Amino acid sequence: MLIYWKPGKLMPLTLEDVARLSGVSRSTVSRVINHDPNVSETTRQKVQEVLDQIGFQPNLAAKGLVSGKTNIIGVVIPTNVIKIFSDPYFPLLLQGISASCNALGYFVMLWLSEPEYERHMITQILHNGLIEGVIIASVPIRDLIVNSLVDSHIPFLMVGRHPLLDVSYLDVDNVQAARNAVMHLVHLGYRRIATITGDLDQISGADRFQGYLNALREAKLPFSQLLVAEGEYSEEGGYKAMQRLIKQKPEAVFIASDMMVFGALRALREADLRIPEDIALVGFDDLSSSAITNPPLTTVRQPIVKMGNLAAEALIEMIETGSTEKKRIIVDTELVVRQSCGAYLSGAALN
Amino acid sequence: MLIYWKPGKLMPLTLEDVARLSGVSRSTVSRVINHDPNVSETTRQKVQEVLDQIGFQPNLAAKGLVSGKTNIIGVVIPTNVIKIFSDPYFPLLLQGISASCNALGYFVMLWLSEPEYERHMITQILHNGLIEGVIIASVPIRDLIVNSLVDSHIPFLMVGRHPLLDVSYLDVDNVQAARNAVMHLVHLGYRRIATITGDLDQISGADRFQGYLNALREAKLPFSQLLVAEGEYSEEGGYKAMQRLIKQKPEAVFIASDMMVFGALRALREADLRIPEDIALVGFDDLSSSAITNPPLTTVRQPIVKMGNLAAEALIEMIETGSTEKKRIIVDTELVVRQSCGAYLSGAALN
DNA sequence: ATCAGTACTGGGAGCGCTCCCAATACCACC
DNA sequence: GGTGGTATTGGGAGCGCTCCCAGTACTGAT
Repeated sequence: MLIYWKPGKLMPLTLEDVARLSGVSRSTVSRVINHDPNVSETTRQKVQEVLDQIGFQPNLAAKGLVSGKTNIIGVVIPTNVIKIFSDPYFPLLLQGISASCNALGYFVMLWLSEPEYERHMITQILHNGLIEGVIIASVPIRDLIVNSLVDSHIPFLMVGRHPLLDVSYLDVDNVQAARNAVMHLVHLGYRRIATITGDLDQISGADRFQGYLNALREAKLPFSQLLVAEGEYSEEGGYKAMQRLIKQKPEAVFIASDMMVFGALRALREADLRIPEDIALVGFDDLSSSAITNPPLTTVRQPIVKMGNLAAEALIEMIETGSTEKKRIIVDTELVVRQSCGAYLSGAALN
Repeated sequence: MLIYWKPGKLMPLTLEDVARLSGVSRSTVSRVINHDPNVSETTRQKVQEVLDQIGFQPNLAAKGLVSGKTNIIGVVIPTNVIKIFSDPYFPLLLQGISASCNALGYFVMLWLSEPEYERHMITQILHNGLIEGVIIASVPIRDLIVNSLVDSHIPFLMVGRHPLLDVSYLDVDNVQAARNAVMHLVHLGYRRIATITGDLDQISGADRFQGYLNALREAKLPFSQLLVAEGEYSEEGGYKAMQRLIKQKPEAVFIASDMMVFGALRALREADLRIPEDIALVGFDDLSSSAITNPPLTTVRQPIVKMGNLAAEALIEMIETGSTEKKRIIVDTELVVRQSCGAYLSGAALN
């Protein structure tokens, strides 16, 4: 891997060195590394042996400079969601992206962007010549970063659809999933159903709220603004939203993220209300802790790690095929029924 | 930033283009960009104007190739901790690292390494010519990745000390912090003090356990293996460990991470034990949720985001000064006393 | 033996930048 | 006007790689 060129000075090997060691030319070594079929089997083996023995790793900067292939993708999580970065959603998504990138030989460059650096950052990402594509998650609906991305002509994929622009994205059907969750409450007999929404500037927040509205309409239940509280996707937001909702005495609440449910549970515990007897809850995400709260949460499961995998794979495919066709990937969700919705209350306690 | 070179074909600008636009040479533009003082003020302004106007961004691959400066650091979180990546510790650390890198003009390349790719990954990190330095967090004590890092002569910094090798690191004084936490319990009058340890293959886990032992010795309390349960730093581990400990009827438990405390709380709730009346608890980390559990947690506060900041800043300083001197950065912790330790029980209820 | 065709190999050019050295401009002073 | 010094500028070389084109070696058919 490394040779001592001058005493004390460590020099990385180059293609030329490998060529010398294996008695062929720089070009042939390059061909072997890049699996060019135009190499005789004997030569290939000879070179491969040297390659393996010294653990040769080509210089990515040089490769990137000449060919544009750097195998680096950017992952951007913008400004305003940083504060809720402790929601396990982001680490899980990252984990999925990272795993697929490892498997496909790509590198991940991470930007947790902050307001003051955002403009500068975008420029750096798009034009430093290293990034081949970008995954961007949880963008606020009106964030201009998406427009920059579109203008740049760099392949990119949003995790979460964009309501206005024609871009590639991966998403769950939040409207339908939320509608199903609320209809589940309806079928259990609840009539006065409230909701704690996520950040309505996020398309996922808006979509889940729309799903709630759709279900009410479908069930011919009246809508009341008093039964809606914004929770901003944070534990604290969920806590405060539930405190407000308690006064309205809802029978059930659809909460747009499990993180907010944790906050809501805290508010309910403080108010000495029982779940699901006094108030039934349905969440969204199915985080690993959601199965072990008291009571266990009925919630919409999103396969977050899997979504990370798919996002990375889709982006890499876009990069490698050079396709400019816009991808729309919709991942299935599943309503996981546990105790918090009251489905397992003894007898037909409701209605 | 971009010009249309041929209809339909988007070409990034180069130094030469900027030179032409501002009527100077490539070299002079380079000097302006890199703040070389050997440029007349008039020329500097003229060039800077063009630079700003087109938002020029130099090609990092070219720069990296010739100068070795890429302003990219690697952040590695190895294999076995991935499964507990949902512990907010990692996102917070990442956030701190990312923020400082943004501020100092560095990029973060992220590796959440998995066993099957680990060897390959190390090679890539160390020898692709892009990474100028590495921050590595939560390495198991015996992980060979550290040895590879040492051999590579690339600047790197561990978050968490290494017990054997002479490397740069940033850490809290886990031994002392744990000792103080346990002594706090001792001073409150508890005698039968148990512990739930973290992963003992992590130096932090081992150190916190050592701190527990030190406190027992100092307080002349007997040590019993029955009062020790390994919790592996996960919620689930904390839950199971506490189930085991309950049978030993400890008066108080020192738990080596708040995440494990959450699991322990669940076990205690199921066993209908009151905190702190039946069992007092002290945790470690002070995650944001730790203040809002029921009861609020007494815990050792680590400034995790700050640690990320410091780690990035220290590594970047190592890179830029070329210093090979080993850094040892110890960050202060603080015992945050809330309800779970029983410090606020009415009267001198204990002892 | 000659030739075309195929399989493989070698080396020049050049990606966009920094580094270095040489060239030029400018200035003060004799 | 000439001289030497300093401030500023320009351009060649070359980082390590890929791409392309021009060899070279070998094959089988004429």
